Amino acid sequence: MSDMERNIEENSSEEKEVISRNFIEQIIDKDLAEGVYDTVKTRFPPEPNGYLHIGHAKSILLNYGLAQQYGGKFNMRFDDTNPTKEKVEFVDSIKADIEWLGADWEDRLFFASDYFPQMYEGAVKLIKKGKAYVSDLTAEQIREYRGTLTEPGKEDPSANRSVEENLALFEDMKNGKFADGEKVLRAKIDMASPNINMRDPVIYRVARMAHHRTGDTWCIYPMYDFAHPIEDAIEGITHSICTLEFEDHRPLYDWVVRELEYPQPPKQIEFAKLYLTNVITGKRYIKKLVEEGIVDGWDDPRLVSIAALRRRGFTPESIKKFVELCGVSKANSSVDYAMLEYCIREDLKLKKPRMMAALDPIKLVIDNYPEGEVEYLEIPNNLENEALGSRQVPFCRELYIDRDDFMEEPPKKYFRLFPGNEVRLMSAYFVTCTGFEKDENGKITTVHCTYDPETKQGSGFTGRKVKGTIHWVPAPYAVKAEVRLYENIVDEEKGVYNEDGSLNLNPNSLTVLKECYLEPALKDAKAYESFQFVRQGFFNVDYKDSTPEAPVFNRIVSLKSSFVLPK
RNA sequence: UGGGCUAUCGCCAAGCGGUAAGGCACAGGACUUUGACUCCUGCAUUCGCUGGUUCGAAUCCAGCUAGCCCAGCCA
Repeated sequence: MSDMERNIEENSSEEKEVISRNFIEQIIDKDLAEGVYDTVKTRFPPEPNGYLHIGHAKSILLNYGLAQQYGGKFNMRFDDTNPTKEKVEFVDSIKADIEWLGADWEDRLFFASDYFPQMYEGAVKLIKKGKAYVSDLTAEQIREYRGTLTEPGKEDPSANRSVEENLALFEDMKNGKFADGEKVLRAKIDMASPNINMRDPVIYRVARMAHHRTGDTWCIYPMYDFAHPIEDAIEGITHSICTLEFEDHRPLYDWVVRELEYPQPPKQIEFAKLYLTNVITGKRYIKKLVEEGIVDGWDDPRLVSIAALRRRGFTPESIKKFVELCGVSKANSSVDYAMLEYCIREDLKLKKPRMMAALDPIKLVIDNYPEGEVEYLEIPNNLENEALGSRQVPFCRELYIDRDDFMEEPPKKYFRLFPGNEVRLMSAYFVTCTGFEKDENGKITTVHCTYDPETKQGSGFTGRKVKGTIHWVPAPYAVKAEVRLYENIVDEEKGVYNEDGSLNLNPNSLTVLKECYLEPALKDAKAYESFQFVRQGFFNVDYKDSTPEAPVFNRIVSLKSSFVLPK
């Protein structure tokens, strides 16, 4: 091998990314290679019975991503087969959330309820094949006849009705001749199956209730196990991706598409749900928190509904990145919340202006700076991204700094402001602490200092260095704002649940700072607009509570910090 | 105690018989007008356990163990 060849080989192997495909991609690759399917069609099929959360985002982005990646199609479909639980309110919020996430279903928005006629025909076909029968058993009897996990079930007394009788009875069901629960249609499979789902599952029930889309057209509704494979088959879905708890249903899914003789049956694939540490996703718990006023609705920034994440300031990009980082597998797992924080910092880092804000302000007076004088300093919005431009920030005698940045008696390695110490006021001047004032309670109110005019930013001053750089806000121009800091609503280390099963809430999940001072450029920030507050984190304008007169900012995530105040 | 599934670093996760990728977290160090960012460095002699097959096993076989799911006319 010549040197050149060796170089080429080294370069190419260097550049060759190690692409590891998840198990679903491997299945799809194989299906495509073997000609099982010649295209990829996926779907996201939520029931409109609640709000979407971060876990759903994984499924949405997985399905959408796969369709994109393989040049296929992604369908949006509401699995609205049970009118007792569904509301239009939820179809609207779900659509909005998915759009926000960026999963584009183009013109393919479907409703399972649109397929009710085909499903009815499917049921008739099953009856005609002798594969379904109308049962007289009550719900309780059906449960008894089903057997248990360890004992087989017993044959339904109605199992051997004639096709004609079943047909007539099923039509009667459809025509409203029976009360809710009086009759059901059952698939005739195997009452002794070790898989309970195969013990003559109910596939149609009577429910006299107006459906949010079909109204009173139907009084019988198909069950999930019967409806879902039909929905997938009608839409030409190739890979029907769902979560692990449906693994046991796959034989039934396959049974339905086989008995109904769909030419290119879809394939169900199950993956593990996404769980996140230190969050609450259970509907019952969130409902309770909302009712008790502990959280401010389903989009409280401490929650992880898509709406809450959006309100808090997470971006679709950060969630996409997060989901990709988590990966896809069949192992139940719980992803560290720190991973989500990493993703949002990563996304915002270069995109957002870096501003100054004193969240717990104390006054800093520069005694040798002329009273009444103001100079405007041009400060770049993001040193790592010039495209973000710069802004003018007034500098004057009285400023606000953060309480954390001054200590009367500093411990070792504290290199912020303390009597006698010199620090840099970010983008401005070096300043030396000369004294401080306390109120009657011993609380620091004002810090005094002198500045060195020679050290102005951009002056090229190299005479000496300082170890600390602190941020500041010009007092007369400061924008007063409320800032809300969040911590996880529960702490897994301390246990998510109490002994009585209630949530062990983190009492510090919300901190409201009423008197924060922001630099003037933040005055006109609009709802959802986000910024880095230098040294503190990323913040956005709360769309619900913020007003131009009384702005409210949410902390999206803090910056990492290796600084710990020694005790 | 029936059936289904899963087990690789603190947390995710590659690996598919040829001798343990990567990310997050963490710990050191360099740089620094954010104690941030960035950049280096470190971080599984071992893959739930025990045997077996093989020149060679996280990968194959057998037997255990642990966890999750299933007995809605919910999805």
